[in-house]
Amino acid sequence: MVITVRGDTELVARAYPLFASVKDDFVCAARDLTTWAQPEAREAVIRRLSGGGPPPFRVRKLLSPAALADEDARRHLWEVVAQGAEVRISASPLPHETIVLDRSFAILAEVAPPFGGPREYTVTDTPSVVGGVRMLIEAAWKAATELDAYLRSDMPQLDADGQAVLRMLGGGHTDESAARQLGLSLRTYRRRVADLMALLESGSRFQAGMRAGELGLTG
Amino acid sequence: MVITVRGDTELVARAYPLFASVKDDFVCAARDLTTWAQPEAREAVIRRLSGGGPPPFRVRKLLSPAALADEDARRHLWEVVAQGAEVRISASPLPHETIVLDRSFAILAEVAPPFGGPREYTVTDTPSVVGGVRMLIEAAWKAATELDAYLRSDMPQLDADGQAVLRMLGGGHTDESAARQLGLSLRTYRRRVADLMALLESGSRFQAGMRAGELGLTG
DNA sequence: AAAGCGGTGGCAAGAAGCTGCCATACACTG
DNA sequence: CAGTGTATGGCAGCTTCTTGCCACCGCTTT
Repeated sequence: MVITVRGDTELVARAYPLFASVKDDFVCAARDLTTWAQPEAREAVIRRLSGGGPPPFRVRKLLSPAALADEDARRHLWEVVAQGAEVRISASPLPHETIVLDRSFAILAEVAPPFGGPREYTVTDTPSVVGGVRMLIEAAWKAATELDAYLRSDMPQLDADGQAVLRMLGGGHTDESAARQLGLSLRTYRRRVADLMALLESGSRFQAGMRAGELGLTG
Repeated sequence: MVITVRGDTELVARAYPLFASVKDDFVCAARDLTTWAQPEAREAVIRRLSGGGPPPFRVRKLLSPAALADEDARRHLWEVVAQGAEVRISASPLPHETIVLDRSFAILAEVAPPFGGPREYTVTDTPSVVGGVRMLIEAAWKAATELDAYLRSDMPQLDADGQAVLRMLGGGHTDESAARQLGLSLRTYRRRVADLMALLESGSRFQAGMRAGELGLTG
């Protein structure tokens, strides 16, 4: 069974019974929480969680760092967590929304259009698809960071410049070659390196590299 | 379009033209390389890679550590890499085989039965499915480890000296202070550092630090 | 004993990296 | 427009690192 629907309204109409039927596992991967702004669908899950006590099934949300962009989003996430859901942040952008219900159904969405036009969803119970998607979400989940750990770790997030510098440093280039490749003057490149080292609270390049490696900052 | 086939033979019959049509990206996630033992399908890709020169498109394989179990498998992997494919190892088990061709098609398999009976494959070009699966593979890919880094990570255990040097470097000391604390001459200390860098195949201290950090060598 | 070998340490020249100072450029503000 | 703040790039001098060369020591082999 594979069905394709356009727009959230139609999806809700089709998928509502599925949401209501979740027995032990609800997992979703998405860029942020702006989708599902229509409360109907989420309610089906939320309501079953808010009965107090431990949630009757496991709810997991895998999100990209973009989900933490504004204050509202963070507050919302904390509510979700307070209701018993697990939230992790993945380093990947996760532009497509993906949902797996138990081991029974998968819902895959197209990339959300910038101004919230209707998008296409595919709902399926094909075992190989559900299994494959579930497996991939598990893999991404395993590698992602718990929300509180993510927020607690003062993980220096690097802008594009910082990442480029990091890439050069990690590539073993001399400052001169790196600066040339980045189109910067030697002086400026070294300033960037110094900034990076300050960010990593390091007193030597080796130490900075070690920190970067430990933090998984591959650039 | 969503089709379901049973058994590798039928899959090959159906999917061969797809494999032959790959333009710029072939990515697959699987537990190991025992699947596709039937050479027909792989050949379609392999042959197009072995023409010498840079591969005409990107080939990526995301595998679980089980793929490195025996010597044959490792040798095979090195061949694949030599032919221009990228191979990464994920910490997750990846029981379902999953393949994405360009941004056009996705192939998802059921879990391989223990003794190689026929299994069910789903082939689709539905954009939301292909996009979603691709996104998830990208996420898992990003979090996985490069094959050579993974194999190198059984790093030759550093002896006490090496660990001490690493501790000094990681502590941000200058060579002079480090050598003094270790009771070594400056010359010898620097020799040790050079040895360590050679071991880490690094061309700069930063790079060495990064490798050390990635490999979790805290000294 | 003599020769060979691996590890050590001193020395020095050169490369690489670090940083203060200054001049310039551009955006923003009053 | 003048003033302020921020980012850039050149320059210079300093520190740190890198490496080759040589001498020495202790050990084993011949």
